[in-house]
Amino acid sequence: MTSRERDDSGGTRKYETIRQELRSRILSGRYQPGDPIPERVIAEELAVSRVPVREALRQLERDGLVSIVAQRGAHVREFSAENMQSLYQAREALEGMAARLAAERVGETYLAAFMEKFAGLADGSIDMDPTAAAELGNEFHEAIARGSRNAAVIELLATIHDRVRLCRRLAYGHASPAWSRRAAAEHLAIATAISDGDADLAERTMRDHVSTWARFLQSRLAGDSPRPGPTEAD
Amino acid sequence: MTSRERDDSGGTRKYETIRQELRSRILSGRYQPGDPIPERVIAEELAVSRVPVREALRQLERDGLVSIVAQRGAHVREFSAENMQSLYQAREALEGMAARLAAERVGETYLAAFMEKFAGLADGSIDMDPTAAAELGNEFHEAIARGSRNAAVIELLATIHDRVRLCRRLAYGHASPAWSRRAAAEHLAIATAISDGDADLAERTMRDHVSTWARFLQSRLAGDSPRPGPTEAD
DNA sequence: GATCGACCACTGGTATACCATACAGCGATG
DNA sequence: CATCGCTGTATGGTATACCAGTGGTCGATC
Repeated sequence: MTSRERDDSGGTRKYETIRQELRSRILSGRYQPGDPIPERVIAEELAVSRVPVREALRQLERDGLVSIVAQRGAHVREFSAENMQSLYQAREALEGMAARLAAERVGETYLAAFMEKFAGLADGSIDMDPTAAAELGNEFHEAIARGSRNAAVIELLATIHDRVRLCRRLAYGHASPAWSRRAAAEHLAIATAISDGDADLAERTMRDHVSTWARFLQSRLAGDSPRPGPTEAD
Repeated sequence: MTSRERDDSGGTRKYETIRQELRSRILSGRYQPGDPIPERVIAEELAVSRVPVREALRQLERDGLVSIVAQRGAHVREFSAENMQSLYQAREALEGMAARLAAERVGETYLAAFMEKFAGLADGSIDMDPTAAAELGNEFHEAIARGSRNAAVIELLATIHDRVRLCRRLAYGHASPAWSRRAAAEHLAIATAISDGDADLAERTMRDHVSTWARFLQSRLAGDSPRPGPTEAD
């Protein structure tokens, strides 16, 4: 778990619920990149004071979803093509390490459920709408991060994954079935390497996967053709 | 424009100066891991209100130097041996990527000053006290991060480097001349690979460097002999 | 004497009010 | 008519006061 999600079952900690709410609005697209997020407006809307709103905005800034500038206000973060490339390179390094560590540490069964589904998606024996497939991919990557058993990697990847979701929605909307299929195939290869305990292969496959899709993202931003390339689900 | 603040970072923004102050106290060892950092005490001590202190503590929590728990207070973060290993693995991935990108992107001259000094330190023709040598190493790693021209990598490594400094001080104090020498040799090898534009070699050398020293750190924590191993300056 | 419970002092969390700065709009001025 | 500057209004930044848990301590009780 990251440092921001402590248990605390009670009603305190409003800023945490506010953070969840704002995060949801940003990732869902209700707030578009560049949109201002004034503390007072949110505070009034959620019937709280500015303080927890401010707290939440700082957290979101830390997660890279919000940009706060001096006396000019908080805005939904904007991502340039260069920003996205940078983000994906950092992600490639961290997810590659996560895959390596997962291959070294976890048992061969913990990805079994994923492998079964990915195999079915790849060969077409399972049908799944793109949104669900994308969500499955997200969960897969998060499972690998957790499987690394490395708190630092988990925490850093958590802050990256939200940004990735946002970038993905910016570059294109949802994925076509063809992309989902390719994504599933690549995910299956990664899961197989991890389950086999082949750390080198796991890292290499994961890095290829991430960088391939980064190139795809760039091509989409440049307006290239949308033929089946990498996956949308990573 | 001499002392005129160009953007917003000058006159206002007390929490920024407070953050610097607290960070300095933590990294210098004045505040030991586990020590409480009550908002009110700091506020009174620095003659400000709790609000900017709170803001600063949040930033430090984000940087991994402070741990804030529910209603129990903020404390200087403690690092277990496992935490340190995790941190260094994440660092290995990110610094490896930074070295790769730097090799691909920057000209061959930007590390020339470092290479000259490291060469002298490695062969003994230059003498430097361990503290200065360690600082040089820090600057070297930061220079590589900047040389990656990758905002995400730079940002993530910035939050890691502070933690690394803290861990280093926890595992041992300063470095012996012998360690500094080995550090310089490894740094020289990294700089050479980057300057040669050999991205693969740069990444590999950097990862070896980081992981070697991570193992050394672990051995020190376990109480092993302090014979010249990796560097202290990374 | 050991144990359990109530109390109290401590912490961070929240609410409200006020301050300083940045920018837009508009009017005076050349 | 263009330009400069003032002012109004927006923002985040800060200060103060109060609320709500938490943990330790001390006393009553068995």
